[in-house]
Amino acid sequence: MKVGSKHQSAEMRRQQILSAADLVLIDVGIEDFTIDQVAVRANIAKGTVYKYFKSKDEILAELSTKAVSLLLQTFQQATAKHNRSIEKLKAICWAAYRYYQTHNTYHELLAYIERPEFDINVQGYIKISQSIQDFCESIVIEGQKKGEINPTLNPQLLVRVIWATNIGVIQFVQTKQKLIQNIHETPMDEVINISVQMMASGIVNDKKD
Amino acid sequence: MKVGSKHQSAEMRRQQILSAADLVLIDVGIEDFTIDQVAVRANIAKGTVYKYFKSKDEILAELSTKAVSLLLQTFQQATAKHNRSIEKLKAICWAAYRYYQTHNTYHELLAYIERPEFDINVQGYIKISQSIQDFCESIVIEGQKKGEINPTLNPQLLVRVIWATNIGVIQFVQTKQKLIQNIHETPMDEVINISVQMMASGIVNDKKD
Amino acid sequence: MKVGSKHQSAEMRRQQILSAADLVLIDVGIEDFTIDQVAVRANIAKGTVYKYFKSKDEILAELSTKAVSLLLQTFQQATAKHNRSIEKLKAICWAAYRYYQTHNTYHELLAYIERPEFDINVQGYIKISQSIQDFCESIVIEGQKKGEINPTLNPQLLVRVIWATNIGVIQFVQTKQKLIQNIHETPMDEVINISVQMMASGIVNDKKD
Amino acid sequence: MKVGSKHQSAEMRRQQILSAADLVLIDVGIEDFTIDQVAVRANIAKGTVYKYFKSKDEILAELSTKAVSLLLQTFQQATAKHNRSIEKLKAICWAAYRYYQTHNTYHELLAYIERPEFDINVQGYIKISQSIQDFCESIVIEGQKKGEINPTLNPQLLVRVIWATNIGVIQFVQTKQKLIQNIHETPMDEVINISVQMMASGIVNDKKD
DNA sequence: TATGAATGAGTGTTCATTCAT
DNA sequence: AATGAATGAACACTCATTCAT
Repeated sequence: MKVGSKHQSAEMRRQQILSAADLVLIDVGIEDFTIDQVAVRANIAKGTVYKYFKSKDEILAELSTKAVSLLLQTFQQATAKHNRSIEKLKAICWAAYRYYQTHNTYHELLAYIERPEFDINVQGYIKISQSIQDFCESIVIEGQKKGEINPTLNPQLLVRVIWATNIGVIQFVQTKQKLIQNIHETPMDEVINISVQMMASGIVNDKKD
Repeated sequence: MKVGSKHQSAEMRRQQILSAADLVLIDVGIEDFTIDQVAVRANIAKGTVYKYFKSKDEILAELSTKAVSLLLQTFQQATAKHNRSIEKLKAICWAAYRYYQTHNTYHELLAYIERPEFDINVQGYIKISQSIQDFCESIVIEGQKKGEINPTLNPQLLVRVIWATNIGVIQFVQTKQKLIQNIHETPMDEVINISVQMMASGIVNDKKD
Repeated sequence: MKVGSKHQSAEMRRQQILSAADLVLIDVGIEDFTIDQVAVRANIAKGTVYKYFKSKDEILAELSTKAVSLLLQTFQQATAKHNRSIEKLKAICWAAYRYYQTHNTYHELLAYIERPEFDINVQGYIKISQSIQDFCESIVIEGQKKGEINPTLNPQLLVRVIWATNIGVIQFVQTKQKLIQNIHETPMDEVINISVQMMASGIVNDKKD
Repeated sequence: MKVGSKHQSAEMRRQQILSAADLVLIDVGIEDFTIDQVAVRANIAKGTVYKYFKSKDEILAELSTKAVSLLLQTFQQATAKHNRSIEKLKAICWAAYRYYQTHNTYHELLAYIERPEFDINVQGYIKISQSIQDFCESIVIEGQKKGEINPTLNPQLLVRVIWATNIGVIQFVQTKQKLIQNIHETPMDEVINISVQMMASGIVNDKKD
């Protein structure tokens, strides 16, 4: 029988459970994520979890919203230090890299909740995802206005490509590390670096007036 | 009691099981992949499966080797028609895109076996992956020799970046389609196209002598 | 924290809980009857329920007492309009039919508490059931005195038979409706009617002096 | 780990499980009927149960089919010894009484599978139920032809009334025994007897030609 | 006295793996 | 070698009951 720690505020309990869920996700990944483990890590009974969340999937949905919120925040902070749009975009790529180094199971989480079978409402997640897209687009548009970025490129499309490219590289770096032979001879930061440089050189406005 | 196909050579049995497993994977995906279904499709008893494979994960590991082998093959065919190195690399990117469109459950498979918890030896998979890397590297090196590709780039690193970028874009296209708002306004082939162009322009040797 | 209705007398609280339980039972049936819902409907805390009732089953037991009390009341009203004993008995049968049409979850309740595993004391229920039996018996005895009912019949036994027959027919009508083929060709009221007629003709005193 | 008793025929295992389920049902009733208990009683693992039955409800459906089959059989045997239709009907009533004395939880079972939420196919059960109805109707029709039964009565309706009446009386006798005060002063067989007599006198053809 | 957060045993169901035949 | 019946741990989720406040 568990004792103590009663009479926390409901919101704190939710956060406590969410934190435990976060740890479990990091530990074992989505595939082996179980409510039992969440309860154990939160040091509460399994039933208690269900007092605060309707289902396992609801926890996961909420976790994903937190994840992308944090990512957006990270992007905002990372870009604040820069003035030039291209530098801002570079900073975003590096921020994403560092973010997923710390929170690498979030990839699985996002893939999980984006599956068609997942029927929990993920409006929160979608909304923040859209905010990230908008945030990046606004940087591109600003850069085009200031003549820093090639104005013939479609901002929306461009952001999608940058985003996809960057995520792809990050995932590659993370998952292939243990598999590819001679991997230690490949400095992973350098892979990111090249990728970022490539992106930058691909979008720069080389027709200065 | 099953009849017929008894007393095949051990290797043939393995292949028979693997083929069945492949069909099951294509049919139902990783999540619902079960040994029961493999046995049914292979028309053998479940116990027999375990005579040839230690575990479900071992089957999956071997399947992944088949998957990357097929990918390598696809790359070889796709590049055969081209002479210029950059065109070959472009062809590889498009071939990968088409490959994953046709075999999209292989993404799941690869993600599954690449998870840290997956403790089966995947030397076969790693070896072929390495072959793919080598194959791509040889194209880059050849291109540098012929003056088509910027010679200052490290071939190994470059291939990793191209590969990562490409896979990332493909995954993005496949998984994000259903979620992101306004996605139908984004022509997915165009995302790939931009990505490929970017890659090409990033590596071309613009300092012709 | 709930406010208002505090510091009621213990008896009032019991009734308040019982009323809530009644509503829950009518709403969702025995199968889905939960203490949670009772507490919500009573607008009190779940723990409070347990201050007034030892267990869920005790609530159900008391509810059954209320149920049969209402049934007795219904019988008393239904018979008041009639003078002849046989008409009174007929009226009782029809009243029971209508009662269970309106309160059909009470059938489930009674079945539940009458199960052998049910180990709560149901003296209240038994007592009212006995009152119903007595009430019916008195009608029979009166009818025999007035020469309307065959005097050779044992009143207690007769009432049991009438009662059982009637309940049986009602249950049949209620539960079989959805299953039995051609059921729509069987007018259910007619089944009740025949049963009532049979009963009446079986007990009438046809040896008038 | 359980051992032994392998390699029974599949049909025998099904029957073994069904028998165990039958015992569990008799022991604890529908409400507390669990697969765990079935497995324990059958002395097999829980998973084994699911090799032979898709779900708990499928077991229950099959049990119900067995139950009504046995009932039909009982009726056929009970009527064989009699020539006169009314005697046959009486015999059916008594047979039902004896049947439910032995298998008294079948009432719950039948009520359970007849609930609208029950979505397993119960065609087997419905078919046998219909056979019972047909069997009884044919006796009535034959009796009317031979002039033993009042020919103005609708056979289908009449059978329903007899059936409902009889089941009602039986249920009453079974469930009320432990509740009703002075019940031991009421010979239960006598209740059945009166009921049967009433039925018989209600349908006899008293206008002999 | 009243609260309601917390509990945890218990449900039906799945499936990788074992092992007697 | 091949079988496939049997296993049982694991899972998500429920709810009557308890007890610190």
